[in-house]
Amino acid sequence: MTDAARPGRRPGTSTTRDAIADAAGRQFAELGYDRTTIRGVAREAAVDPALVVHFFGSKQQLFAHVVELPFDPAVVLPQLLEGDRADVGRRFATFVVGVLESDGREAMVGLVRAAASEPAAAEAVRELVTRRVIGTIVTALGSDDAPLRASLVGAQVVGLVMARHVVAVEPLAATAPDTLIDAIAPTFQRLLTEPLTG
Amino acid sequence: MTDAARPGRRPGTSTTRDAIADAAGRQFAELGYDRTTIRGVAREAAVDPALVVHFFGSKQQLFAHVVELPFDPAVVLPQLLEGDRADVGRRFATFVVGVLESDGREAMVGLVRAAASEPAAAEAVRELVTRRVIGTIVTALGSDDAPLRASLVGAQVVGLVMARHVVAVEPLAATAPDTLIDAIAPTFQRLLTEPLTG
DNA sequence: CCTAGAATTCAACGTATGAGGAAATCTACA
DNA sequence: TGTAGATTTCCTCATACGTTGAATTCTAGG
Repeated sequence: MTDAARPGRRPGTSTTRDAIADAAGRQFAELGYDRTTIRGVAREAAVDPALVVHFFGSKQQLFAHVVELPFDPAVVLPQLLEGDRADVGRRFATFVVGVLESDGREAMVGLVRAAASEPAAAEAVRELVTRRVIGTIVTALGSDDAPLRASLVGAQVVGLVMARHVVAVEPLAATAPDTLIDAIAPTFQRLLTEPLTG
Repeated sequence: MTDAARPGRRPGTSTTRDAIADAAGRQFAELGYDRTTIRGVAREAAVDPALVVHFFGSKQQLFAHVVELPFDPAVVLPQLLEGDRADVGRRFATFVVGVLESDGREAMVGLVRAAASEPAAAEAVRELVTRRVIGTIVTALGSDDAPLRASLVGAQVVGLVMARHVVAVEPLAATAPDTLIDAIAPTFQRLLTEPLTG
């Protein structure tokens, strides 16, 4: 019984702040905004709840600090969009499905879940998507209707995340990645390169 | 001060049960599952919280009892799918956007919001979508890959709801219905009638 | 008219939450 | 070495929640 928690700073360099952020990231992703509690995050980080508040101020600020895309849009999107325009839809689809089949799924699901449950979280997500994702696509596309194209692409991705990983509607949830890529690539291709009206 | 609430049954025929269901519908739609409280529903229905429990048993049962699509899939979907196959994408898009521009928006947003926030709600929604929507489309389509087609259509619709009405990402949220219809009709057309791979 | 049961309220319980203040222990720099 | 500031805990407050049990008033059927 030497592990009784005692007040006061612990010996050594503190990595606690990061531990809290990590735990918060996992929990927001898994549980959404409402069901994630400061106390739960503190428990997972093996820390007193007051410390979470001490570092991040409030639950909302914690969320805002922890919301992140599992990739850097500024790096990834230009790479996807440059190159042969005839293949851009497939490249895009492959990337999206790839993220959802990897460690990135958690973060994506978390974003969507949180955006759906808490107004403040929705605003954080809107800001994130608008500035970093849509903005980047618009720059690369350059056309007049690029913002609409970009947001329709975003809607498609969000729909996938919801249907496949949040609601888990069958058979979509059980569809093989390659089949999925085949099925959605043309949509991205059209949204990114072909005329929108007609 | 004659309106003090007194215990005991009120005179006349009781419509309270419906009032509670209505209030619950509105609140689940507006707030999602977690942020909707039995107490809040009771307040809106001008009723004691215990009465909500008396009628519906628990919050989860209340939700399950109140979840509904703002249209009857068994009536609407066959109508949309029969007729000229060359136009089915546009008919579908027009219908979906129409629902989202009308009173049906509330219910759709509620379904999506709730599905994102509560596991039990997600299951209710999955059940609803699988059996009543996807099932109907599959019957009308008849092909082998109809289930996948139907769930991709569902994903597209959910993505629209999320992006346009829950997160409200611009410019999608501000796009005119007609422009939107033009933009998404080809996606539905392809998902419903054209080859999925290739 | 009587009574079984439905509708309705009140009060309460146990639990959880986000947050603040005060105290304790440590690090880091002068 | 001393001390300002950072890190950490404990205790507490005010709220809110879902749910239960008992009491009260009404309706409906015999």
